[in-house]
Amino acid sequence: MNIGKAADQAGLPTKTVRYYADIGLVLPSSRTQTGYRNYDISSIKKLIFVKRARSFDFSIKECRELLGLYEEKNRSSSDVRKIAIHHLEEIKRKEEDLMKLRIELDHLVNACAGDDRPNCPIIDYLS
Amino acid sequence: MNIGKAADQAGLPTKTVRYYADIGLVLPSSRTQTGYRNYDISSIKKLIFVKRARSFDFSIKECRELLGLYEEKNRSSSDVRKIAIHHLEEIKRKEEDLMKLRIELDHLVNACAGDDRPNCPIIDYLS
DNA sequence: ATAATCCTTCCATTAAGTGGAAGGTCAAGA
DNA sequence: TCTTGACCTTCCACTTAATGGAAGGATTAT
Repeated sequence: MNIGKAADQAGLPTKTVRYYADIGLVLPSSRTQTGYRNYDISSIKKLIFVKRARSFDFSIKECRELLGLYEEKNRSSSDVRKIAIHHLEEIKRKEEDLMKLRIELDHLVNACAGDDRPNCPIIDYLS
Repeated sequence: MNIGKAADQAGLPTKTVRYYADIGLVLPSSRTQTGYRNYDISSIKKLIFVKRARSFDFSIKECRELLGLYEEKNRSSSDVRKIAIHHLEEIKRKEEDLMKLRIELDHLVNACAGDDRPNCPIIDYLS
């Protein structure tokens, strides 16, 4: 399968699939004599796997590790879980940061009249 | 004041202050004959303003707009509020996305035994 | 045969800095 | 006065995870 079809199957932009090949994340199964990338079913499954993992905001580095475990049939589920927990902690941290930010910014926005006058608690707070 | 002192006063890395000068966000008030950047109190206040705005995750572009309003003494607070509300919406959106992610990933992590066996709901879900 | 649609590689750009190299400047001590 | 150390300068490269585009080769349809 050509890269365009493979990208369609995986639901990824062609550019992204090519990028994943460039960085060695998901290599095409082969190349034609004229240099076209070939993707077989196994490589397309990997693309889909990466797409899902990315949608969970796993970094490319983490995707690489997860993909390694995905392929390693005698893996330990604890290895997978370790990566997932680490990522979960990261997400929780970000979520908390955003919540604090949201609350504080919400206060400021509510305190601001938002009229024609220059007086502004938001500017004051940042000054 | 030299850039190092100014950076200290603002609580920013020197590199960052130089970067802000490079992109025209906060220019030094002058230069010495030998090319050293000079920061007066007004420019240091701007650095602090930007630092605070950045800590609210306002983008550099937004910081530029806010800084413009900060300096414009006959501004309308509604202009400031508009930027802040827009940013707030963005933060809310991100927060919701993260929450969904966190909940889903939490389920997966809980479903995974995390032992020596290869069977793993996390991998299964991504496959 | 030719046009349209693929595909290739390579380069630039995005955001917001950070790190480092090569070299100029300044203040203090011997 | 010389030198050493701590500043400062500019310029280039690197980070993340792609994305956009140019120039040109391959394939397919008419």
